[in-house]
Amino acid sequence: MTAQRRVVAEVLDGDHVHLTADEVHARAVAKLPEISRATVYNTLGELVSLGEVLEVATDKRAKRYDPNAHRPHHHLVCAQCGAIRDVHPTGNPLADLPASERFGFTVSDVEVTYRGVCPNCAAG
Amino acid sequence: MTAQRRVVAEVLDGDHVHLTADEVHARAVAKLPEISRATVYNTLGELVSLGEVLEVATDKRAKRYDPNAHRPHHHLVCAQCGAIRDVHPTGNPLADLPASERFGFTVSDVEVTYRGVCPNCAAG
DNA sequence: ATCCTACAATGGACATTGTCCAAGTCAAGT
DNA sequence: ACTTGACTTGGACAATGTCCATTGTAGGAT
Repeated sequence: MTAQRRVVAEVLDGDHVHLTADEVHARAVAKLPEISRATVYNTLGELVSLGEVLEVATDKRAKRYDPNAHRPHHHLVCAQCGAIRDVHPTGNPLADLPASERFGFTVSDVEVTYRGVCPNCAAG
Repeated sequence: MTAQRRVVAEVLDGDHVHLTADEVHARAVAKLPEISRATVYNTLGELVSLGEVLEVATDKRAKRYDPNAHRPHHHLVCAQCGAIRDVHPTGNPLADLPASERFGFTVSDVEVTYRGVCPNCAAG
């Protein structure tokens, strides 16, 4: 555990953050000015491999990193401002995919993204 | 409707294709060599605005364009080779998000991505 | 037929996001 | 002190996407 990795871990340690790699880098630089982009990418990649952090694709432009990897959850995204909330729908979407719709795949995971408009944007 | 736009529409006209913008461009060039990347991007953007084509984020590296916009469906993606199938799960995921999990959002849409391994990759 | 005008297409520059690599740094063990 | 190995660094590069000034074109007006 080096200073660089500790800083990246700290940045992701807030609750319910969903940052892009560049945002992580920006915040890391604030704490440790000489940290390089490559190190941030490397560290994020390792955290993902270790299962400590999830990559989510709610944003079509850049990967986001979700530190809340240990409790399954899905995402609710504001179509206007991009705000992201963790949500816990009832039911099990995996059970909703009948064998006839699996085309021989071994299905192991499901990712649900709800889209809408957040109260803030609706008010504005 | 210009020759360029017709070509882009033709490329997307196959069934169950999920191409990246660059793949669309490559196929368009095969039919109309002088078409430019910018035109392909512009035309795809217009088709998305018109609701004729959907952007899907199954791939974290590039947007994919799904011409099957008129019948709701979700996606099943092979984690190894990236193959994509359209699927139609039973149930209504929107109904599975209780009001207490909506945080005041006006939820209008839901996108479900199943991930697994396709028969081809499982065999290899 | 010619000209005008509006719009589309072009190509290239640029921006963003992500990956890779050679060299430098640092700490631990010998 | 030397060696070794892992980590970091900075920069080059690649992939994807956007922007803009210029060029081309189609249709209507004269």
